[in-house]
Amino acid sequence: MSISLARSARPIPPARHRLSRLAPLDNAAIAALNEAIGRPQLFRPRRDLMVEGRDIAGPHLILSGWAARVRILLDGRRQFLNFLLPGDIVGLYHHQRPVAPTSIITLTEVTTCVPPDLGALPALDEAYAISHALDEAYLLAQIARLGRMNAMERIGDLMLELHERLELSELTHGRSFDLPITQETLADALGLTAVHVNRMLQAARRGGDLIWSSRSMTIPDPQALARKVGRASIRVTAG
Amino acid sequence: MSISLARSARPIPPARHRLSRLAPLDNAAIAALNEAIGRPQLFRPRRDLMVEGRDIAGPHLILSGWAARVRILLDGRRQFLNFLLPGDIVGLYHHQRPVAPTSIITLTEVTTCVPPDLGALPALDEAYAISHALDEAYLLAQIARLGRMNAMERIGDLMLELHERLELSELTHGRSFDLPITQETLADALGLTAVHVNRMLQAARRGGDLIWSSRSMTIPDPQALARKVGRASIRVTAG
DNA sequence: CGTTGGGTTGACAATTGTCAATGGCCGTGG
DNA sequence: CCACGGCCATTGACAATTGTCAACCCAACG
Repeated sequence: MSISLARSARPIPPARHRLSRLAPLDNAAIAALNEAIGRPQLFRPRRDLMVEGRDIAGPHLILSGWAARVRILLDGRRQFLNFLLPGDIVGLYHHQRPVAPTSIITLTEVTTCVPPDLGALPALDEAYAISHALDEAYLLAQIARLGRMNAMERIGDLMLELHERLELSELTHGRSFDLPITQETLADALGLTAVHVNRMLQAARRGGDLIWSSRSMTIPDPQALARKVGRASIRVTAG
Repeated sequence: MSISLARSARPIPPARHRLSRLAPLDNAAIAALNEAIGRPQLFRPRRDLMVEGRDIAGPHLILSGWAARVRILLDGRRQFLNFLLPGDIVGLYHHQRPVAPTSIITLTEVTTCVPPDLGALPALDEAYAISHALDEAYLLAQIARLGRMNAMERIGDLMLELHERLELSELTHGRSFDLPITQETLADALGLTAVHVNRMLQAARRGGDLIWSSRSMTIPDPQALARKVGRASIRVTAG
């Protein structure tokens, strides 16, 4: 086996995969990124990566695992604002003395690293900006989901979004992907109760729209499902 | 009357007021802003400021009137993602070839201007960054509203947010502010139907929480209402 | 083995939507 | 000046969706 083959056999980290898809990365950017990825931090499930209202201790680039931005109402009701997947970045801001607008909690085991500084490498800055714009687009999608879709549509739409996002970091297997969360967590993301999510997931399976078993979610016919929930894929740059 | 008094009598434009509250503006920034504000663009109600999926023609700084980001589902259901008020900025991005993530539509007569370029004046850049962070915080608040609050709470929470935001540009009168939109529009922002919004507004009036008549919304006791809906005010920078 | 966390189910309640009709207000045109 | 039309707010009766509560099952795990 030649050296180059050996090299290509070493898997590209999902986070690097994602960022290099958002903007072409030059060698300097890739080197900086690799160095950052080489110093990972590990978090157990249900740990805070950030706490709403506190100064942002440090930005995170998610390397593996799932996390979520969360908001908790006074009486304990919980709403997940969006999921954070490998390659996602949080806590990078252009302004002084930023305060975390929401808490971030790990849903699974999560590894993160400190992303290379903003303003150091133009190629990375561009990737950061696009990542941030995508982030915002997903928030907008979440609003439309919660405001105007019924339970069935919310679930389908979210699964399509997750599939689309995981594809960016090559974490899908065809029409399936790993969904390492509980129905309760899903309910908190969808603005529903766990009981109702459970019923709708069963209905979706009966209807052939979604199949979820042993942590693996399959979307038999993404196109059909997208049509059914009235969904357009999310783009943020031209071309 | 002295010159300085005459000067202070000339009203500061709401948009400038807001930006200078977000970050202290030096003379250069104020001059650039004044020049921009001096070239206003007028839009009639129900006109598109931006169309989802199209290249962003130009950024806008809202000078007067209300607009909204909107998303429309295939079957015509409509969800407002957030309101745009005087001093709000849209369409300023750090990345190349940005595409509008949502349409923006005027709700009333609106005047806008082209904000001074990103990267030209540090003080303004800081204001832009904070404005953008606030924008994002309001999106997050909207998600929690739609996902986990009932109709009554959504209305109260949104009114508190609007009051808070309008205060930044000095557009409130004590506990009241001008609410120049229809119940239908409100419903599209709250993920409800106009009929239900109507009923809840009446209930709110009976309960003494909100009084809306002839376009003027009054919150008799903001603190009590905030407690009732379990709301914290939104901050984005320390101190 | 007992315990625990998740998933599943059923009966019922609460919230919100739908449909259809009515009334007020206001600007336009005759 | 008055009639008309249009938009918006309001109301009532009813339906659909979603939540609540409580119980049960099962697999994983110490």
